Amino acid sequence: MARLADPALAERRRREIVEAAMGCFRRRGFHQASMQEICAAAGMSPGALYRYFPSKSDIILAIAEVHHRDAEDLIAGIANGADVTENLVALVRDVVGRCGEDQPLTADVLAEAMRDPELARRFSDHVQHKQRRLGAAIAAGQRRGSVEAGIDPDTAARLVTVLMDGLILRAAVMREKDPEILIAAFRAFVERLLKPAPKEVPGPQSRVSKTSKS
Amino acid sequence: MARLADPALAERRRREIVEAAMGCFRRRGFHQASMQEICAAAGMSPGALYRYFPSKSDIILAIAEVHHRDAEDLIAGIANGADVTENLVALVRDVVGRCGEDQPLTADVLAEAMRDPELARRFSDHVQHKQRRLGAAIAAGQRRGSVEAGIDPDTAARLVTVLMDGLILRAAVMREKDPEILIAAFRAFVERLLKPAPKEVPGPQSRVSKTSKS
DNA sequence: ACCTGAACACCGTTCAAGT
DNA sequence: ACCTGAACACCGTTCAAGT
Repeated sequence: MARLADPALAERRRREIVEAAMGCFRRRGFHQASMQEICAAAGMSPGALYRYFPSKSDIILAIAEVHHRDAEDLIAGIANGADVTENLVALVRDVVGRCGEDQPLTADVLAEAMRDPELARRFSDHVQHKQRRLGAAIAAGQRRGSVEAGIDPDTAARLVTVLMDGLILRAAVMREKDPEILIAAFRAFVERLLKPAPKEVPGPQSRVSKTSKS
Repeated sequence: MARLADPALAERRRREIVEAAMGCFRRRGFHQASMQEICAAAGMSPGALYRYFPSKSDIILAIAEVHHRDAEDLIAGIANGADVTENLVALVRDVVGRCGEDQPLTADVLAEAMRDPELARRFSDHVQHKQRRLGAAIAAGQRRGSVEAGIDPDTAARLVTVLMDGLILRAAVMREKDPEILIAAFRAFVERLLKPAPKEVPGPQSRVSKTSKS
């Protein structure tokens, strides 16, 4: 890659390319969209594009970064609000709602991450960051008494984020299905997990041993 | 595609090709692996291969079918066993355990399904089938009294399968992380969801117990 | 009928040549 | 410095020619 003299121009070109590529990838998929298409959409020649991105993979890497920044903004909103459960449900509804829009892109990013170690690392960092954010929000809720005190915030955050990702995946795969059923189930789960229980005596109950086999 | 005279030979060839392709795709990814590589691995020329599969996409379609059949066999095992929770945990541990093996393939299939309507339909059917199977197992558990009677089996099945998929996804993305933490959280969730509660006193539910293998 | 392998249109990427 | 666009090696797919 040649030397770039003007950082402002370089930044602008990179944004133009990412913008154009996101459109192409959304419509046609990462591997189906050709560099020629992206060049046409960005209004420049292959030679020009390759000055700013050394390969097609690097474009998807930049797209993943945009996605992750957006997602982290959303999660940050949760930490601020008072009712963690309602915020989570609203977030899930929002993401599930614009389903056909970014999920194909996310799936492409995920599939790429399976082979590209750099992308995998960033993905992993992003997930951990999300989890920590949510864990902090849950701990804050516990201090305020709006979240059940007896649970481990990190474990709860892990469960909730895993469930959220699974849910979004599911909604993406089954496009036309009614998403409200999924969202209701998610809400029920989060409420069950986080809702404070009346706190009499915390005697550790032994698990039910199953004795009956039919 | 030319006429195929001997169905037995055709079946054998298709199996050989799928076998070879699975190896290539696992190692290199769906779009990274070339048809030449697959041909070499299957020991035949491009022309021969294209007699049995009209395109590369059709090979991944066949692979998805194999995956789905395997997964349904595993789920069927759960319906037979007595302790639904333990069976689910064992299943998750098994899938998460051979993580780097098939997950990249699954991710490729998923990404393809985002563009390929036929693949999407099969994926969706498979998920629904899995869910119904698990719902039936949970309902059976309720009849035996080993599962909390107050929950809706279908909703519970939906939640558990969504969580399982999310978990497998997570384990695939964060390859080297300790999977037992995830599995323990999954177990805690399933126990909390399915465990029968004592009927008379609605006391606080016990927290997560660390280890108990029956 | 079954297979080979050169050929075709197109892909991601490069680089000599323009301004 | 920045860009163009032909060229390169290779891709998925086809098809005339062999057996």
